[in-house]
Amino acid sequence: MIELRNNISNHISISEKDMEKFCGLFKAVQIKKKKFLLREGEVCRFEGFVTRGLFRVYHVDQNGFEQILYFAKENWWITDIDSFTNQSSSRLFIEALEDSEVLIINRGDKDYAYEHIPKIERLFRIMTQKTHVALQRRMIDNLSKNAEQRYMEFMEKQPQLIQRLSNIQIAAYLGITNVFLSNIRKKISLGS
Amino acid sequence: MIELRNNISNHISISEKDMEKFCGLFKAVQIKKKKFLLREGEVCRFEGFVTRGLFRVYHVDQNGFEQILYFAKENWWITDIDSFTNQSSSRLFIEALEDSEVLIINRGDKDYAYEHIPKIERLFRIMTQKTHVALQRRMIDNLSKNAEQRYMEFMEKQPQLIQRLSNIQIAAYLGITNVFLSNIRKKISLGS
DNA sequence: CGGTCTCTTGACGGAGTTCAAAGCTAGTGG
DNA sequence: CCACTAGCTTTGAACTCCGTCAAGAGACCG
Repeated sequence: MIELRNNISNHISISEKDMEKFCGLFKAVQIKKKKFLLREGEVCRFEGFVTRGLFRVYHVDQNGFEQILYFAKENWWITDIDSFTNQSSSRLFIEALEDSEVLIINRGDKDYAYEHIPKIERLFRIMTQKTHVALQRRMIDNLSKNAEQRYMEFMEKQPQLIQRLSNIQIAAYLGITNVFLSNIRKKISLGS
Repeated sequence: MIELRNNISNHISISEKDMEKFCGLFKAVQIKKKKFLLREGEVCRFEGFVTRGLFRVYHVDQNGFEQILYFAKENWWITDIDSFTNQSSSRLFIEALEDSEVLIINRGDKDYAYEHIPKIERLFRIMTQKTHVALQRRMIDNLSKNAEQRYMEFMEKQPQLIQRLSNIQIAAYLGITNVFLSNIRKKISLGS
């Protein structure tokens, strides 16, 4: 629970009482590797904070290809914000890539927090802003850079994360095939 | 001002008093076609609500190519959320594509609203969520669909907006060259 | 061991780009 | 109201990036 408290403190200032009240709404859940927190078609009824392990959030298109929106490792938040806020059926899968633990808050308790702890409204406004900024930057990168540049930058920014991922996962995140990623890796290794 | 009030009412319930207080913080600004609301390198000191006209929000990459993040027409909000919230120097341009009018609120007044009108915190949490969901959907589309599919869907979803845009702007939004867009248009017209 | 999953490699194909040239449109000034 | 210009759109040919298909070599796990 201490990780959750630290994460919240990093975003807003909040009284110990409110912190206690909010964190009390979470429950720890253990998820084994290859198990799903959410599948396409389900309604996402939770918002989660990862304390151990690693997840991938992805979409499967009409041809069966997987696009990874993001990875969530320790101290990352995880949900399908679209399905969670609209209680609509999800277009995403959330799968554990390692044995993991997540602190979960359900929809009703989060609404309760919004109503009774004003600071929580601010917390999620700020977090959503930051998430949005990150996605906006990634959108620009995807439009303006080729696969090799995106791979190099991913390696620079997330070197420790890459070591926990298979090339198949990395390729799905970069928006290319694992075959082409293999070509890129060869080219880079020859070039150095 | 009535458009702004309607837009806010669509997102949250708010007392007439708070509505009055918040809307009073905005000022109307006229912007001529081809003029900029924001340039790369500047700090974005405003958040705006378009009441007339049309804008494009775009990034220029190291090769000089423009990627359009989104268009903002009447009743759309417009800002560089990254630069505005962090008061960091912007990587984006915001340019009027038509003679336009925008209701502007500056950073200080928005912070004032966050502190003194709790509902405003919720308003922007909800709006940021919706914006984020829209970008997430576009990200998936960009990864999973080819240019022709993206163009067809853009035409279906925004037929009235497309008529106000040059093919150069449409291509920059779709992430292709205007030359290739021209090929797509020819192919579609032959196919029908 | 045996089976499944991952990574690599090569040949080929297609989506999208680059460069250059020509026609087209629309605004602007005389 | 016409002429001029600047920007927009189209077209064609060569080229690049990345995907597809197929096969083989490791690596991991029961």
